[in-house]
Amino acid sequence: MKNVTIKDIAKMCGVGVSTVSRAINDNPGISAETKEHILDVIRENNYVPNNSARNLKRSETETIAVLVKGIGNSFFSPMITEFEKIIQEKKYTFVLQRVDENQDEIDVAMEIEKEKRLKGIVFLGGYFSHSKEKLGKITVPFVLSTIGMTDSMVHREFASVAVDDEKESFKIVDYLCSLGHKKIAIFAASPDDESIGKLRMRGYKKALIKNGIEYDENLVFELTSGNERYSIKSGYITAKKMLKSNVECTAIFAITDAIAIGACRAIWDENKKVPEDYSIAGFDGLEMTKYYIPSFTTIRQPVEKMARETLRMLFQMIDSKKRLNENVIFPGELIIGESTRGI
Amino acid sequence: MKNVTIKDIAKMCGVGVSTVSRAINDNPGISAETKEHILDVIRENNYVPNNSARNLKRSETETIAVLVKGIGNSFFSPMITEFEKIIQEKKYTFVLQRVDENQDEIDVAMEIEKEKRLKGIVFLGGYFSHSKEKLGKITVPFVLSTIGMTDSMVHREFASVAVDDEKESFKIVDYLCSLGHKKIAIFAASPDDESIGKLRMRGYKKALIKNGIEYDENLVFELTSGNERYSIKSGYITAKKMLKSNVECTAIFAITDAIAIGACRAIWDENKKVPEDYSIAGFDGLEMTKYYIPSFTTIRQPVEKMARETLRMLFQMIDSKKRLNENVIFPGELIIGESTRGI
DNA sequence: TTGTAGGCGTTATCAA
DNA sequence: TTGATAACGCCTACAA
Repeated sequence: MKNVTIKDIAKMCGVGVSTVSRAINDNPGISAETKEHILDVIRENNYVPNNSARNLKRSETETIAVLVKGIGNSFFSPMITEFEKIIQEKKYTFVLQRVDENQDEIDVAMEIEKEKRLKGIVFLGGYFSHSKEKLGKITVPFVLSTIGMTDSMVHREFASVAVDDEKESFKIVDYLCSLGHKKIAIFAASPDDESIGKLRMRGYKKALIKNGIEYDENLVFELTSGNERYSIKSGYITAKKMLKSNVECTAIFAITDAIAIGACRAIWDENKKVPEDYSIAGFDGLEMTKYYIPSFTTIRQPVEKMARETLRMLFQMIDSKKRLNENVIFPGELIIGESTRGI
Repeated sequence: MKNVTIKDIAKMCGVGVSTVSRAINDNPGISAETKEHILDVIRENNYVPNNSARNLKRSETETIAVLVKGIGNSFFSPMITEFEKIIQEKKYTFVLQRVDENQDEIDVAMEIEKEKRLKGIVFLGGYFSHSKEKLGKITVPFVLSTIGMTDSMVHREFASVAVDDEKESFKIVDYLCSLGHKKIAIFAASPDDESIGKLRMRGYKKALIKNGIEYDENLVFELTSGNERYSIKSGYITAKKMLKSNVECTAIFAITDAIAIGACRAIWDENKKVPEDYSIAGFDGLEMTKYYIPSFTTIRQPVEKMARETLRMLFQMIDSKKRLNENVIFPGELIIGESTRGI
């Protein structure tokens, strides 16, 4: 069965293609009568306009794409929901585009930008290590949202929204210190990890210094490598490793909530308790952390607010047709849960 | 800055467009020399072929789309991961397409089918209540995966993969009975919910009957309505409601793991314990349920296997160019966790 | 080995 | 109010 096209419909209705086009797109200059007839025929024949052809022809469409690296990450879920809501309110079309772990997000962006005639792009998550030059190849407005950036790669000339990973992890480790903990382990990414892993590690170190605690390499536990390094399982494995090592410590800073959850379970499985034997602090503020038993002490990233701000900036750029180079930093919220205690 | 097209590149290189096309697509019939030169020029000018134009021209592409309703649902994450892996192994392109809560998945399918010249479609999740007629409008092979279907809507003429929701929930409720529970509450969707909610409720009733327990409406707690009805929060709220109601019961069947988690926390917050005061059973087998404290008794759906089978069927249809009307039902695995106990 | 030209399915312009 | 027709950017016979 051949795909039915606008031409077929035109023929069947005994009209020209442009008339059919008018009917489809609610364009003026067509009598109600013919329009209705055409629409009927369209329905009968299951005609669906081909978007590729449309996009090809149209010079601009009101659509915004959100590119996500690691779409399974539940941290992004509420952000995506918020993005969708706002974009739809603005009568724009929302396109969610997954980016493969081994794909370059900028390449994907350039492709989809042309394909869909985008008005704007949001880069969500991932660890941006792209040169300004490469980012500059993107011709529509875009915002980097929730993307960990070390100073060396802060993109002052590009719009971005994030929390200060270093400062926030400083905050939570400092909190652990204030509870009297001196031996604080950290579950962190490998040293060559150029992203949030690095930043959160830095905050950890700074907090130790501020509290007069010496940095001890034996308290640094490296997560499993690979894409799953920030997962629950990774936390579980790492905690087991720690427990086997017999290193003495009273608190653990897991650089991600998921890791914290895995760690908590591992500790439980070894007949130890949180927070009695180990205090655990996470990072991100996943919804889950409120419901876990014990609930977690963590840094909650204001995801909805961040999503809103991301789009505010993006739409401002779209409307004003000007580049923006704001780097908006949101404060994280220290949530005190049941997973930590004073000693 | 005008978008650079294949023509521009051709002009810049002093060659024809077909030569450029050959260079881009690794087509034969082009000297290594010119090819290299062209590729250089392309790189210098950030030329990216327009996919809309490509799709328009191509009559077929090796791509498969997975349509997901409720993409935030972590139940789908491992399935999607598996889909991606297999599709890439087959050298196909994988497209993940979100379907809005208020969007009709078949409409979306028909659009994207034309737009991308798909080879096949996977419908993932959601609650299919579409007429055979409407499904028949889709012209490429497709498989319904993990889609709850009551008998009235079993699509015998379409390929599908799922667990038997009714049977599996029977299994787990029967297990609760075998532990000695007589008063088993269920946290279920509203009675008009035409999907897994209904099916899992049926299994619950059957298990009661088998065990000579009378069905008691007072033990049925309706979840919050709306899209979030199967969420953690919904479980939390419903459990609170139950606890306030002072209804007597010793076990709870939450029709979803997420609901079970919320319920567990609510019980904890009311100074009761799981499983001492209430046994709780979930459904789905989310990764989380292994790490929660207590770990959950649940029905694990073999998500990876189901994903593989889904694609096996799909590729078989693609390769043989024949419709398939297998309805493959996978058994769920009763996982016995710490959230239930005998009385 | 390379170039020209036609067409993929739309939309938009211009006449009628 | 309508209908031809020229793009949109690319691929692919077919010709050279």
